[in-house]
Amino acid sequence: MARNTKTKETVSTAKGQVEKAGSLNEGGARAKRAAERRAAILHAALEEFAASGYAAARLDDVAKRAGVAKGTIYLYFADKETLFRELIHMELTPVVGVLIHAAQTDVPLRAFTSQLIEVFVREVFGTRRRDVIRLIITEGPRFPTIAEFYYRDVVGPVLEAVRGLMRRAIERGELKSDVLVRFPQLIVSPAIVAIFWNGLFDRFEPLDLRALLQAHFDILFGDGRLS
Amino acid sequence: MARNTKTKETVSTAKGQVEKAGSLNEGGARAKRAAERRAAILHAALEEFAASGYAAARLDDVAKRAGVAKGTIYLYFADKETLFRELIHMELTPVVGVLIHAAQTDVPLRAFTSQLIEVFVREVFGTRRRDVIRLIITEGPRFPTIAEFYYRDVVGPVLEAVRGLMRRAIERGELKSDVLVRFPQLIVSPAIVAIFWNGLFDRFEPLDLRALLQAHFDILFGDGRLS
Amino acid sequence: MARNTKTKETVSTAKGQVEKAGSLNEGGARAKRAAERRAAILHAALEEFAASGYAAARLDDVAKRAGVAKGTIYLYFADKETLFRELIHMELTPVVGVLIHAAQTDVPLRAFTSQLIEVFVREVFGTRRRDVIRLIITEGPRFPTIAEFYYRDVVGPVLEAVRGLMRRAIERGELKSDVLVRFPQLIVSPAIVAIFWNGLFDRFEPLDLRALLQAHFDILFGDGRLS
Amino acid sequence: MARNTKTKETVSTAKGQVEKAGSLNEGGARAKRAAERRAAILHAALEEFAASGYAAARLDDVAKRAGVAKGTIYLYFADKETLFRELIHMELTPVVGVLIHAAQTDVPLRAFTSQLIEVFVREVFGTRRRDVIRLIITEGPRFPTIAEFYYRDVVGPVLEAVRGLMRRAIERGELKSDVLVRFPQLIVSPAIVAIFWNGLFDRFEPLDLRALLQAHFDILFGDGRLS
DNA sequence: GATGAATGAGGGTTCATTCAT
DNA sequence: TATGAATGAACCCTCATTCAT
Repeated sequence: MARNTKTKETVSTAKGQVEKAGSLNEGGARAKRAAERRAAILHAALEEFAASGYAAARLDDVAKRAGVAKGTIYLYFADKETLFRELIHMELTPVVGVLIHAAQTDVPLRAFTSQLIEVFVREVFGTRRRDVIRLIITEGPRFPTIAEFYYRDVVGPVLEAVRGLMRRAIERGELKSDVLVRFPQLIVSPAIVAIFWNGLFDRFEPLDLRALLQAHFDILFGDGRLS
Repeated sequence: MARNTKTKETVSTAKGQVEKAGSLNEGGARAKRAAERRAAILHAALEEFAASGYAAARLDDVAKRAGVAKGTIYLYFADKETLFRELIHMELTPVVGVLIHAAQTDVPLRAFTSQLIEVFVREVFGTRRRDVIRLIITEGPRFPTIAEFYYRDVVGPVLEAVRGLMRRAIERGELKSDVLVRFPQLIVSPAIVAIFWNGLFDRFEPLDLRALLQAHFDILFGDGRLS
Repeated sequence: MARNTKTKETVSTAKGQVEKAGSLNEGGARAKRAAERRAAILHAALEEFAASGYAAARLDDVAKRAGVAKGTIYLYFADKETLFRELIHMELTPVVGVLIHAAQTDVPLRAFTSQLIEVFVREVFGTRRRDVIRLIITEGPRFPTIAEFYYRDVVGPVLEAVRGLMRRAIERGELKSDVLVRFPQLIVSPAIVAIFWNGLFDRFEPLDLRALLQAHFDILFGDGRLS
Repeated sequence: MARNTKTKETVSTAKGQVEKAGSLNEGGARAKRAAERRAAILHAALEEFAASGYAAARLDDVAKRAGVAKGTIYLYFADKETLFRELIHMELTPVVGVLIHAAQTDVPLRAFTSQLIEVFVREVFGTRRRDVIRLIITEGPRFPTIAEFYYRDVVGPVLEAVRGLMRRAIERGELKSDVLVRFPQLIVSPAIVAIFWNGLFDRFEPLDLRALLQAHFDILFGDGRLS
């Protein structure tokens, strides 16, 4: 935060997406180029923020990595904080729909989970989304609007969808307890922990993510009991 | 990080704890006062680091909060990074022994867990230790030696002790599967998630920590099955 | 010195002198402006260093005197020490060639000296070079590379050239003794002393530099004997 | 100078030399101890100032080297600048009388010089006095009162004595020219240069001080001519 | 007197942000 | 629109000086 204590809360409308009416062709080309630059900056910013944290990341490095001049960043984003917030937005918005849609399935849980693991490993863990999640969790407390947006638009809806999933599983007789309706966090916590384990302890004790999640879902939805 | 890239790794011997032989009374009083100051600075530092993160925390604020002048910090700690590292050390070292000792119990798991929950809620969640854990997880990737220390001296030994606990539970016939020996992370992940939930989403959806953990242990060690 | 103990020894390539290919006019204008700024900073730095000494000179004052912001200095020089070293380099490099070339003359010594006096008075004593020399001598012991550079690239070559001059004078029969070949320092020491006298005692007892040097060379090369 | 811009000009009366009337014996012991401490501090200060220059020298190091606490320095000297000024005083005052007395000799110059060389080498060059002279010359411009004291009480009288020496040599017929009466600086400049050469270039090209001075006096007072 | 912990002004350096080109 | 030089507010750290013990 340092000198950004004022917390500008409005998310600036993505400048590069507003197409000024120009000559048709050139306008299109410009808009395209602008969108590419925007994307390049966001991409670079994610890597820098993920590597150094929000406060220690330098816009100089973001610019360098994005292949633009430092000033150019300010053509697309009002300031460092806005860049950060838009970054989170951009990365998460498309995912939410998919997640919720996925949670509306009526497939038996045990068939569903193996697919879920695969999707998580491929679409989250192996991608920039893992960094986004880490950033939200680590920087969230200093960015109230991010936490709020994240809860309202992501965590809340997803948990609700998961609760629906659990409820339907109960109705189908697949689950006997409503504990996962009350604490859907229990379903995802190993995934969260795995995300952090990775950057901290993997070099000391690697974690087999797929096996971990499989074991976890076996415990939750498996037919054998632990005890 | 900024100018702290060089990573000075030695943990300075706690100045305030070394009592130079002086006149008995005065020497003791001085040493006591020094220890108090040291503690006040560490305390203040924890709060500032927890609130702002390492990079954004200002030693000026630490000093103000500790009720000392800025320069005084440097009488006790070589620099910002050393202050941070000693903070982590100091808070964790005494806990580890307790945890490992606790894990050597031979009490039935279900009797043990309720006690475990209580200890965690009171001795970790309700204390500065929660902030320390959060700091390690959020800043650890930028402080390799902290991550290393934390793994070698805390996480590793504790997980090992937990594995032992699980093995003995299996031998006693309390557990049928060795999955928790292979993935002891599964036992603690809800607690980790709860720590982060607290700072991020509690104002939107409060989490009943005790109930969450109880539900979690019920799933792991309870006699009823979820499915 | 304080925190500059590490002695970064590389002399950064003069930023303002590297012209990136740009549009011809603008590129030239930019480069010119940069070179001017660089020069202004070096100029201001020399005055501040000369007035206060390296350690006590404040970059704040250098910036103010140069008419730039404090941060601007760091666009042109890596740090205070580098600024200092480049200052020395810049001022001396062009002079050496001239000196050595001058020493290769075959003019009779007595005709040469009057010219030498004039050049020294005008080109050294009356200019910033006097301050540079003073700085090298006063700060040199704390900046080993400056002393080394100064010896290798300035003092050594110049003394060698002077020795050559003396040798040729001996061959021509102008000098009978080789004492000035063995101790060329004797030729320049009054000039050195005059440089320091100036800043210290001139207000109490002004020194007529020209007359001093003339008297000195009369003693060395004159046909009358003192005793 | 840094924060010592105010230039306190009064030389504090040496505190340790003022004997407070106490019990006779103890008072004497105390006074002696005090004088020793004062001397130790001055000694240490000279070494630190000589090594780092006035501005960069740290009183902490002076105290450490003197074997006293930092605060103790302030019992004997008002502040850093006073310490520095008293240092210069103390070292020079005793020398001046000797020099002037020596210059009142009526011995033939050539017999005198060999003795002079010996004294300079032993009593100045090989001692802390060399550092004092270097300090005066390098720091003098920033300490007007030091330069003034040095001129009034040392340089001026000594030069005057030297002039007298030269005049008498002329009267005795040993010297034909009055050039050394007009420019007595010419007599000492090689010694000054040798002092600086030592710290700067000795590792590249050692200078045989005795031989240098002998050659110098041979030129000035020898019976052979250079040309 | 002597100590050395404590102070806090100040300096070097960084970096988000601006603006002339 | 894009650039990157320039700005200057902060921040970490140092060190002369003070003061309670």
